[in-house]
Amino acid sequence: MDKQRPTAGRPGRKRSEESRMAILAASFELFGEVGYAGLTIEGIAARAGCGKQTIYRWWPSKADVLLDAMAVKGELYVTTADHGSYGQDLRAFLEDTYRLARGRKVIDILCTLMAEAQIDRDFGGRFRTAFLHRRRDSLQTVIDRARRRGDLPSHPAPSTVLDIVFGTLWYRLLATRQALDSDLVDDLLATLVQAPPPPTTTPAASDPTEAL
Amino acid sequence: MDKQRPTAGRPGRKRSEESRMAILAASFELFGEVGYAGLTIEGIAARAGCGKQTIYRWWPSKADVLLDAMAVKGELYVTTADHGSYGQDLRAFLEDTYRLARGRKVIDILCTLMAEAQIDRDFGGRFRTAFLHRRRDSLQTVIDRARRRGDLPSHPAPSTVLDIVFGTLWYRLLATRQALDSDLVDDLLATLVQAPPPPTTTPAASDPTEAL
Amino acid sequence: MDKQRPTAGRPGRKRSEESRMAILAASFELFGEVGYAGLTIEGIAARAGCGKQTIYRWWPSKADVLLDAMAVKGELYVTTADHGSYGQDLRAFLEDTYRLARGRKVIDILCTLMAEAQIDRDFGGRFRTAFLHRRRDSLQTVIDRARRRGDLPSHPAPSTVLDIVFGTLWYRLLATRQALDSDLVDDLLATLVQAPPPPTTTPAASDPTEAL
Amino acid sequence: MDKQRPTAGRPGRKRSEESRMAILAASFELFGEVGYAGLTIEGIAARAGCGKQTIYRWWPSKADVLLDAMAVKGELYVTTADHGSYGQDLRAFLEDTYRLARGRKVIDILCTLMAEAQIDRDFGGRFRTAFLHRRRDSLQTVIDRARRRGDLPSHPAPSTVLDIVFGTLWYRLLATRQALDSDLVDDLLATLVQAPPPPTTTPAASDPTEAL
DNA sequence: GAATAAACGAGACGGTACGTCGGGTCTTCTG
DNA sequence: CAGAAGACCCGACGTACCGTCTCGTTTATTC
Repeated sequence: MDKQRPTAGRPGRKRSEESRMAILAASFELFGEVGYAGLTIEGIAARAGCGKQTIYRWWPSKADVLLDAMAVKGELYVTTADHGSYGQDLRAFLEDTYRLARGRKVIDILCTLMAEAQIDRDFGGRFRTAFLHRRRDSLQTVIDRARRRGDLPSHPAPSTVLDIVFGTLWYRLLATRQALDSDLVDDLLATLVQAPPPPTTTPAASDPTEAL
Repeated sequence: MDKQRPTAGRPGRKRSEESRMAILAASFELFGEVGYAGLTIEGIAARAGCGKQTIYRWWPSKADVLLDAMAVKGELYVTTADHGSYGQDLRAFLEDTYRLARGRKVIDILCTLMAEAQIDRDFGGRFRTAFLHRRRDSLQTVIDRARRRGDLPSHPAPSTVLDIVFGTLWYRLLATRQALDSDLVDDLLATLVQAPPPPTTTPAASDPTEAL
Repeated sequence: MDKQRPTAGRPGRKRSEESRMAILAASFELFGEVGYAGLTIEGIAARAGCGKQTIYRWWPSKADVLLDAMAVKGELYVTTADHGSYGQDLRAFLEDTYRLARGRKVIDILCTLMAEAQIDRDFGGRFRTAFLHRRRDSLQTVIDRARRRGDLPSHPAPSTVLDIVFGTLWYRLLATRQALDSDLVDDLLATLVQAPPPPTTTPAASDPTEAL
Repeated sequence: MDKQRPTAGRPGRKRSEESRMAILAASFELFGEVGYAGLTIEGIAARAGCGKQTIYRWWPSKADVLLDAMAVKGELYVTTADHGSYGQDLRAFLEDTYRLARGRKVIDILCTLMAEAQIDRDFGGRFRTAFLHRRRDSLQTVIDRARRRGDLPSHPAPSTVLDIVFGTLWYRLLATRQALDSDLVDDLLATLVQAPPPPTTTPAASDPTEAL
């Protein structure tokens, strides 16, 4: 995310929204063309037609530019509208997430950002705040509503639900590089909503040659 | 892993095993001192007292050096001796794995390599072949023996066992950065061996601020 | 010589005159300390306290840096004032040249640049334009004035005069490494102007161990 | 020149004349293809199909290899037969020299070796001994014969004759890169012999418009 | 004829410098 | 006065050769 510094009533030229969008678009395009390792601040500035300083002024690293680009693409957010029951809310959440990650490039960027979060601890913190926690909060909203409604299963525990859902998703993305498909959605729903859980609803891998 | 090029009966000086070990040791030490981002080929060469070319000759990237260093440290391999029953074999496997990853530095390197595998696709392939598949094959050996013995539970399916075991481990390492402890071993055993599984044995996350 | 690219009304930071002088001074000093073969761009940059790129940006080779350093030292130019007669003009020119080359380091650099001009053809062109032609034109000015005055001997031909004067100088510098002394000036004047013949010439005995 | 170490009655394998010739030929060819700056010991070894050590064993530098290659080409030597008079001896010497330097590649190598002699003092010594002194001694032989004969002009002094002859030749080769032509031979003879004029040419009434 | 000795092609070694790339900072000019 | 242009210092990159040091092999000489 960019720095969003307050601009109210300050003297001087306003931040150029045009430059900002050009930078985010350039970083998104360049990622697809040269990959994350080949992505450079210099390259983004050249493609965006701006000076390097304009990037350094607003973002701390190329990973943050990319994270911001994802947000602007409107690809990161999932609705949490009320669909009447826990099961349907959860299905809607999973399908939204599945839709989010259906694009190859978006998946690649997500994996890359998660990877960069391992390597750059400072970015890791910003990534968790700006993305991971938001996603987790969305699911928490669904669970809270279910609890108020009274249709939340007694187990697994809420925190375990969070771990299962996101753990399975990330494992597929990072280690097996399998797509998130509707079979997975069904399996997860069967495990998390029904009681007793069906025996086959554990996080499933179909390609053993790709897994850890 | 390094290139292991065939050396049978060729003319010319032999590869120096001394240099190889110095390089692996240097990369391991330096990782601890300056982190992965601060790790450079130049730095490794300087610490190892060798020329840069000697590294470039045998390893394609600093990540491969680190991967090789892990292997040489003897930290990567887990025994699959027969302990009499599926339950005991599985417990031994999990405890070996837990012991493998008990060191902060080893965990950091594993996370880093998994991260680098996302960013550098070529290294990703080598990482899967040289590490992930090997680990998976070890657990598959345990499962196969159980099937021959006749004490393999009818479910979850073998491939699902693999996903649960390694998925949970990696999720803890990458996302929550929790240590692998004996509670986790117990929970996994309860889920995978006993029937019916206790309701709380799903991959658990305790710190929501660290999870996905 | 450096690139002297036009800087009129462009945006961006100006070339740092401070860096330029530091680089020229460093190359001059280092030449004296480690010789031309030991002179490196890295060494110059380190001594000058600048980045290598700043050198590569403005000079194509270490020889060009050295050539520029000589020019800045103000060591390269010889006056061609009118002394009344061809003989006296020529004597003045030769004595100025002799004075130019009285310093050990300046001689060494000149020999080195002439040598490098043989080896690097592109530099050779620049060396001729920036130095040799300038010197040759100076002598041509003296000859032209003599012709207008009418006291130019009928032979040797003017072009041969140029060859003999500079040929002898360079031959001494390059091949015999003899200093340019007043005996040589006298002998050349006697040969080229003819009357009056040289006063008492005990001709300079060459050192046979050093000669061609 | 190569090291020519004594091989009399020693045990062990003899020096391979085949390798020696392959190395000299390779260095001569490569000089023409990539120039002196691009010439490397590794390149010569590869082209000659030999190991680098075989070159280092016998020659101290690439310049020495090239010098040896010239010698083997038989291009370096000039006869000093008696032609009856100083003028005719001198003309023969100059024309032989002119013939020596008629090949573009031979000239280039001579210039290069003279250049390298400036830069590498050790090679400079070997170059003087193996080439320059030999040439100078040849001309000295002519002068000594003239003195015995009594037809040596009173001036210029013998050492100045040497300086002028070789100086002019080298200056043309190194600085102006002009070919050595018969006009130069005539002009030098006229200047150095004076009276009587050379038998086969009328003394050059210089045409001042004749461009150098 | 075995042992010794030297030179051979091959190729890895520890190094040094190359010329380039990019990071992040610091002017200078333009809109 | 923000922003583009671009020079600055810095450091690592991956490469090219340097000159040296094994290797295993091929001659020659000596014992």
